[in-house]
Amino acid sequence: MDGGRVNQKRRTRNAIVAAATELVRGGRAVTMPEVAKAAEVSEATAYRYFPDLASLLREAVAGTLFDPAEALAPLAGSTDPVARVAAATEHLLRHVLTHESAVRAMIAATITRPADTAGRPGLRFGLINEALAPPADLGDLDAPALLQLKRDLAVVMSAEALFGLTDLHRLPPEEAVRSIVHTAVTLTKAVLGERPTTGEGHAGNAR
Amino acid sequence: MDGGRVNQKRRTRNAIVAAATELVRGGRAVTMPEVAKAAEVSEATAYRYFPDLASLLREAVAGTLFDPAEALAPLAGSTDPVARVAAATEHLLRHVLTHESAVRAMIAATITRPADTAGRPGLRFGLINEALAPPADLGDLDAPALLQLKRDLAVVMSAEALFGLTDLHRLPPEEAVRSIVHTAVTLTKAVLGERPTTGEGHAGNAR
DNA sequence: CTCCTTATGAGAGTCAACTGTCATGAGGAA
DNA sequence: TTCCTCATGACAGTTGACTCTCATAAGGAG
Repeated sequence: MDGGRVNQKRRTRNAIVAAATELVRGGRAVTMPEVAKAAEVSEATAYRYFPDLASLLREAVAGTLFDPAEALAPLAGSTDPVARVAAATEHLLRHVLTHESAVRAMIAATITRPADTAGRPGLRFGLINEALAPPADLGDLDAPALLQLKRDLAVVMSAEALFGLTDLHRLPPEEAVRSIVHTAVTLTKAVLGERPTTGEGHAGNAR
Repeated sequence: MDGGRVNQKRRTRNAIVAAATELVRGGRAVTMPEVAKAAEVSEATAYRYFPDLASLLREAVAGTLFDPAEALAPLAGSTDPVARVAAATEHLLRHVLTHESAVRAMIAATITRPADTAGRPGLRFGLINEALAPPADLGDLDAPALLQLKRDLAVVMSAEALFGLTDLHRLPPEEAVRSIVHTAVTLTKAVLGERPTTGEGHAGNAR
């Protein structure tokens, strides 16, 4: 597995990931042939390092990833779960927006093969857990209720939710982000027993 | 457009849709070549009637579709928005579950080309509107709040949400459906000003 | 029963995701 | 420096989504 020629392999791998990252950053559609060409590697080799496009994209996007804790740094001191969830949601959605084409490609490559989807969730889970972890004051919320809240948020804090609003409902990106943040806030408040905001936007820390 | 040879065209079209429906019902992966073969039509002809696989699948799935009103028939008299939303959500999710492979194919074919996604939402919108329409007693909910609720639900009442929980969170289908119905209920209650259920399942009309 | 429109079929072509084979040459060990 | 292994490249192949072209024949109009 890691016997000889380690350096060579690491170099090759890095070149592939770097090329993919580059293309992803460019926002253009990313394909294996393109990545291989950009990395000056044969397509076959690319497939030797990554079983499929999705796993390559996953790693490339993960590279430009933020650390959940770091993402919530501005609210490090805040114990308000609602504010934390709002921030985490917005952060996640904007991250998706900046890597839109790559994320779409990942979903496309993943949706038809639910089997090997392992690994993809990381981002989502990390953020949700971070938002509802330690500093946050969850009151007397019991375990099952917390688990349910996390599932509620998992559905809402997602690229799929974002694309659903922009593609199907034809909402402009900003509007979609606002709407989803609002939804996440509503859910969090509801579970924590507070009264939801009825009309306009939420707390208002948006950007 | 509809000049000559109308019968022939209708027959051909029907054959294609019928074949697609048949395959969809079979639950297997549906491809253009397969549909064409099953319909005893050339692939080229299939593409003449449907610009892409997605639109064909859309129509095939729509064929086995339920009428929103009919879906909520059991609750025709009920004015409780929460119960109506719960029923609509469960109905939608089970429908997706029975056409899983076709729905996955539609999403895959649609996600990378947000441009021509027109037409797909129908189902979702119809159900949401039906659940929150006339018979339902929404209290003094104002227009903007209602619009937001619909967007909240649009994110939750979706195939994407379902697959997110089953694929990424690895929840068994039944559990995922239960969770999403719960989320939809929580949102509805929250917006209507009620207190959410904390721990276990919802009303209990599941199944 | 003609004749002309036009729906179809057949087939080639493109592109991308993969898979597999085989020969070569670069790295590392001795 | 030599030698052997194994990463890599070059290629061929498969499948599915589409696109295009061209010849044929089925339908309907007269």
